Amino acid sequence: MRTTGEIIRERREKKGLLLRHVSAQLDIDTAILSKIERGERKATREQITKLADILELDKETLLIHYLSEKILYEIQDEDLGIQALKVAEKTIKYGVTKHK
Amino acid sequence: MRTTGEIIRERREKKGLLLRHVSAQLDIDTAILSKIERGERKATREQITKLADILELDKETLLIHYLSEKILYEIQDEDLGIQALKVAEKTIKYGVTKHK
DNA sequence: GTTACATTTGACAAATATTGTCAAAAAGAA
DNA sequence: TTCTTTTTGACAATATTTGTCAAATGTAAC
Repeated sequence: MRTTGEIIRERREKKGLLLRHVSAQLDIDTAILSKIERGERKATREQITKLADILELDKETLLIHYLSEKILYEIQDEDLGIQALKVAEKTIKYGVTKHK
Repeated sequence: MRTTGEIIRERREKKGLLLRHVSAQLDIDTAILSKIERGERKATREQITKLADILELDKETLLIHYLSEKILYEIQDEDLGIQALKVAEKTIKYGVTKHK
């Protein structure tokens, strides 16, 4: 699975844009965008949607990548992570279709 | 699905323990434990394992509840939450059995 | 209804984590 | 080299989390 950062960098380079160009539009330093692309920092949700606009990437796809990384970050190193994910999934499905 | 807080409160009351007793063992104010039990605050991971010990609850089960709530907290209000969960699950399964 | 405790509430403080800047170092391409 | 881009790491600003405390509320016995 390609990481969110990889998707962003790939696309930025394909469009011939420099960190300088894109980070200016995001209103942050190039250092942060560099780190986001290499997975050293997490982007904010707002940055992700802006990046989708700037780089003409499908917003939903990018958001799904981003959110799933956020989820995985929460359960990193947890032996019970997979089971927690399954419980979360059941809970959300139950809540969405029924009740609450 | 019963919440983590509900499980804790139920068990504490069944054992005839007061907030005062349990919060002292956790080294926090009763106010926080009260909030945790009612879902107004999240516990820390350490508090969860201590609570399992104090209340003689199955540690794994309680942790799974706790982690799944943490996950759901991250994607609350997100339309793409379910899809993100599925991607996360696939990623973790892939990583656990193969690669990396 | 008053006393004695248990729990809850909310304002605030402390601690921790996140998000950012900046300047210097490293990497690339003439 | 020189010019430009990217990366690195120390640090600052900000936001979030975690906690205390005191007062308010709830509960039960008397």
